[in-house]
Amino acid sequence: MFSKSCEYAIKAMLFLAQKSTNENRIGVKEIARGIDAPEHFIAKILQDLSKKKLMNSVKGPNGGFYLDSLSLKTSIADIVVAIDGDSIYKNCIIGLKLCSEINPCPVHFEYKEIKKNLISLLEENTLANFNEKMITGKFSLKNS
Amino acid sequence: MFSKSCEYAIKAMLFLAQKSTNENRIGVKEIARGIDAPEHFIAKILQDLSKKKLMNSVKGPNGGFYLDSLSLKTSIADIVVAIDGDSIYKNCIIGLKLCSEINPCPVHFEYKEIKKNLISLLEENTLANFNEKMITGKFSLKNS
DNA sequence: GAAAATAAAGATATAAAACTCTTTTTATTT
DNA sequence: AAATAAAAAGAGTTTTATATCTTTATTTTC
Repeated sequence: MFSKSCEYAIKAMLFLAQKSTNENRIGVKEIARGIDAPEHFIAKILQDLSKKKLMNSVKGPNGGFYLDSLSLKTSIADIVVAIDGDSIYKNCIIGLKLCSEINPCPVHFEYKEIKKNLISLLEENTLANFNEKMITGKFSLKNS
Repeated sequence: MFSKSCEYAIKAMLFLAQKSTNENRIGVKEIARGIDAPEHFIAKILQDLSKKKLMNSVKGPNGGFYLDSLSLKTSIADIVVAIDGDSIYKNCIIGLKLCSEINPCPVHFEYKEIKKNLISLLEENTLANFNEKMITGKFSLKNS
């Protein structure tokens, strides 16, 4: 569904949503360990997310990455669009370039409904929502 | 959503569903032109689909690829699984390795419903269905 | 102001996916 | 049986995604 980079980005954002504050920044190493991602690779993604203002960073001792309270309103959709672009909003399910409302493929309208639900899942689930939901169930960002 | 190979495979199957019969086989060149796919690349995919019995082929003069009437019952899901595997059935939407019914991620059950609909779309739409639906609307397998 | 810690940036490496070219095999037609 | 047409197979190239390594810039602490 999403690229590896995008999955790492989502995990990193969720990780920070749980652990970071303005006073408690988290370094690349700890994030990488926390979500089972390759350190130098996730570093690039963090840079990118940071440049795009989805998270904040400070250099130097006691520096690292963190989310401010505003960033908790970031949705999964925001992260996906930042990393993978908006193809999930736009593309035909079977990849037909000319598929559209006017020239719909045979499953266009059936898929439209599913896509609508998928997009609301992504848009309505913010990091804050995740934090709430996380209190009940325990789930892990790691691979094992 | 799907790999490029998989999209080409779906298009090729749809193309054959419309045009081929046991008596009228279609060569790689014509398929490639018909769906705007690179000739040698689609040739490999056709070989693969043929080996996996999703389509038939005959060599030599007047040979080519075709679908028998049984193959018209092939669903989009069948093609997707043949080329991309069953990750769409199995994977967590945000890529969590440990996400499961027992340790669900916060959107697990919400996504489960969507995935169910997506899978029935793929499973219930066979090539025969497409042929039916195609009579009404016109849509194109080409890119322009 | 020096040292240390950390992100940012740049450059390189590896792997996977997408695509191309060449040769071989098989079937058909004449 | 020869010629030919077509798929099958094998090998190669290019591009994109993923991952790693090295250097530089910034900030903090002492």
